Amino acid sequence: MKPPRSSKKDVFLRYKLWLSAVSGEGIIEENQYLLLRSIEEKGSLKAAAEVLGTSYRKAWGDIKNAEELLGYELTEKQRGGIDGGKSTLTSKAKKLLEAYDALHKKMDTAIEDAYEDFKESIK
Amino acid sequence: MKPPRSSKKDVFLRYKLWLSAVSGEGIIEENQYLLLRSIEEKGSLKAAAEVLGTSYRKAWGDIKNAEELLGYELTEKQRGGIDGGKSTLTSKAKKLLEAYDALHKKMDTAIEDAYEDFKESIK
DNA sequence: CCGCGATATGTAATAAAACACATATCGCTA
DNA sequence: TAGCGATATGTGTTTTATTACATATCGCGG
Repeated sequence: MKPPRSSKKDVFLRYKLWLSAVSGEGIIEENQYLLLRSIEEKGSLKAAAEVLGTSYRKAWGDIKNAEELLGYELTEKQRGGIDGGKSTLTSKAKKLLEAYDALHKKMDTAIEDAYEDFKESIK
Repeated sequence: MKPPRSSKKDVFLRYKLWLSAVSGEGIIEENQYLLLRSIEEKGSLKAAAEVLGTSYRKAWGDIKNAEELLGYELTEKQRGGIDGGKSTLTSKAKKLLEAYDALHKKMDTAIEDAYEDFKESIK
C-alpha cells in the first residue's frame, strides 16, 4: 500500500454548540446534555456520572453551575430515603433538552449542506 | 431599579466552528482565522501576533500546527532581507479563508433562524 | 562583515482546568 | 439508633495549556 501522491490530508468540519450566560460562560453543551439525559434515564446523578465515565464531583459541579447561570433548577434532588437519594429532571430541564435536540438537528443539517460547497471551494 | 420578578437570566446560543484532522485535533478556528487575516493585512507574523495581542511564539506554533495537519503550507515565509523577513498567505490559505467565511455566514444564518424557535420552546 | 529585524525553535515558568480525596448531611430501614 | 447509599461541598493534587525567556538563523544594506 503506497502513500497517496498528494500530501493533503482529509479535513472535517466540526462545531460545538452551547448555551451561554451574558458573561460568556458556558452553561449547557454536549456533556451536560448527555448528563441530563442520563439522569433522566437513571434517576440518579451518581449512576448518570458512572454511565458517562466521569466523576460524581464533576457531574455535580456542572449541574450546579448550569443551574446558577440559568437561574432555575434543572434537577429535583432528594437526599436520604429508601435508596439513599435520587435526582430527576424538572419540566424546564426536559423542555431545554428537547429544544437543544431540535437546534442541534437544524445545525447538523446546515453544516451538512455547507460541507460539500466548502470542500469544493478549497480545492 | 428593582430586580426582575423572575430569577431567569438571559441565555444566548453560541457555537464554535473548526476544521479538524482525522485525529480530531483542531486546525483552524476563530483565532487562526483572525491570525491569517492579520498576516494577510500586515505581511508579517510578528506584526499579526501583536495586533491580536498574542505572543509570536504561540502564533508561530499555531500556524505550524495547522500546516502540518493540513499537509500544505498556509504561509510563504521569508527570513532576512530588507525588512528582516516577512510572511504572506499562499493561494490555498486565501481560498481557505474565503471558504471559512462563507461557511460561517451560513451557520450564522442557521442559528439566527433557530434562535427564536428555541427561546419560544424553553419558555 | 556587522548589525538590524523578522522568522525559527527549545525550554523554563506560570496559570488554568480537571481530577482525586476527604468529609458532612440526609432519611429510610433493620 | 446505627448503617447504607446518594446528595453536597471543600481542598489538595495532577495534568494541560499558555506565556515568558533565551538563542539561533537568515539576508540585505551600510
